[in-house]
Amino acid sequence: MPKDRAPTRIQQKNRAAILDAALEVFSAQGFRGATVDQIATVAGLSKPNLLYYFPSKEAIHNAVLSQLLDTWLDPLRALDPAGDPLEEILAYVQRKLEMSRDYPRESRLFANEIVQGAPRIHDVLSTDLRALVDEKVVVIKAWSDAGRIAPVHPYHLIFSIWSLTQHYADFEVQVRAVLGDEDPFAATPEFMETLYRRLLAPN
Amino acid sequence: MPKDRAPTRIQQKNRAAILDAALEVFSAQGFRGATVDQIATVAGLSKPNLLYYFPSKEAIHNAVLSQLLDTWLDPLRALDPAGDPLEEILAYVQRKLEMSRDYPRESRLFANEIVQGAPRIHDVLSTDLRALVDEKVVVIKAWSDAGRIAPVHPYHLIFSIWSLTQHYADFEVQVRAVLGDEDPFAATPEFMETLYRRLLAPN
DNA sequence: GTATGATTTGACCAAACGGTCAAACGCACG
DNA sequence: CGTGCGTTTGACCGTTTGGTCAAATCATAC
Repeated sequence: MPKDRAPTRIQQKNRAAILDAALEVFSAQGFRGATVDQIATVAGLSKPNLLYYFPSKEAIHNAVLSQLLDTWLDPLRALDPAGDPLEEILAYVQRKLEMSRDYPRESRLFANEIVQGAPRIHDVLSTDLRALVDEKVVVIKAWSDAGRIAPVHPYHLIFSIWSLTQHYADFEVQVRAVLGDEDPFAATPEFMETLYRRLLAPN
Repeated sequence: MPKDRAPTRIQQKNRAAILDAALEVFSAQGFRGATVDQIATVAGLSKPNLLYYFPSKEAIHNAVLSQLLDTWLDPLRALDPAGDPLEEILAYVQRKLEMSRDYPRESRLFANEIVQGAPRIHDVLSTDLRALVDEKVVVIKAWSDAGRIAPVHPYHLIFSIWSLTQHYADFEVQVRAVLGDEDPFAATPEFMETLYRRLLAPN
């Protein structure tokens, strides 16, 4: 490993290639299912060369995961307490749906990790994630109490958004197997909007 | 391996113990993450002894999976075209929710398999599962066309039921991390009923 | 151009893994 | 109570895997 000076161009390029390859392989095979050789091959490097940039398989996994965690929660962070309640929630749903469509590997990486008990990110879930959700739950509850959206359990509302949107990335093969040729994302945005409009419309 | 006579009591007991142990380990670690030794230990057997009952790790996995596939689709099969539309769908949702609560290992086993591309059950998905869904979609569309439930995309309705209910099993650690001490299944049935009543109520 | 540090690699290692096998053990039945 | 078949296991094998290392190669600054 080089000194901790400013990274060279080669370092930048190779580290980026490794992280992308790791995302590809880990999301498709899970942590234990992935091999360092696979990641190295996808990244266009030899195995010892890859291990020159990251000290271990677990270090690569950690790097991919922590790089992702931030951006993954951005759509929820953007929920604006000052905005129109229904439109804010609908916009959040659409943002999450776009992420499932445009970044399915990232979604599946998390899915793999969480289905298997989140051994490596459990801490982040019960601290950062929980704090963020708690914060937004207060906002939603205020909207609900004020009658600006229909009364609804705010935690389960958020869970429903996560599960509905990520389903199209995490269970993509199943969705495709059932839909056949039809594009899984063709009718989905409209379905989501209908669902949440009917669920949340005041009165 | 013994002859293909009627299985002895020892065979029955050990095969059942192996299948249960395999469900435990595969659902928590995935196929590649699980080891034959782990399964043997959980089943209370030695590794060679386990391999006396099943020829390979993959054979165990297949056995667990195919034993499960049938019962897993029972809730959808039970959707009765002659019943009251809204009540039928609500009952289906509750059945699926009960399965997530009572058989989370089974749910996570499928989740693991499908997230990783369903390499071992892809055929069943695009034949048996697809046929069953197609059949029920016709029923739902008829209800919808007759105005007995609100108009809704029937495929996405079914996907939504799958994802919402299985979320509480597959992503249990995340749900628990966010909810803290609160029982994940306490408010869930009511949330589901509210959601689908508002989505599907006619007019 | 050459010295210096960054980068790359072939060869290698120890542990873990799926699976085999012959021998030992145990249980039921005559 | 002994014989035969079902059952169990310790020892073992070949392969895969994560990781190491010394030597070779490359890039760059002087």
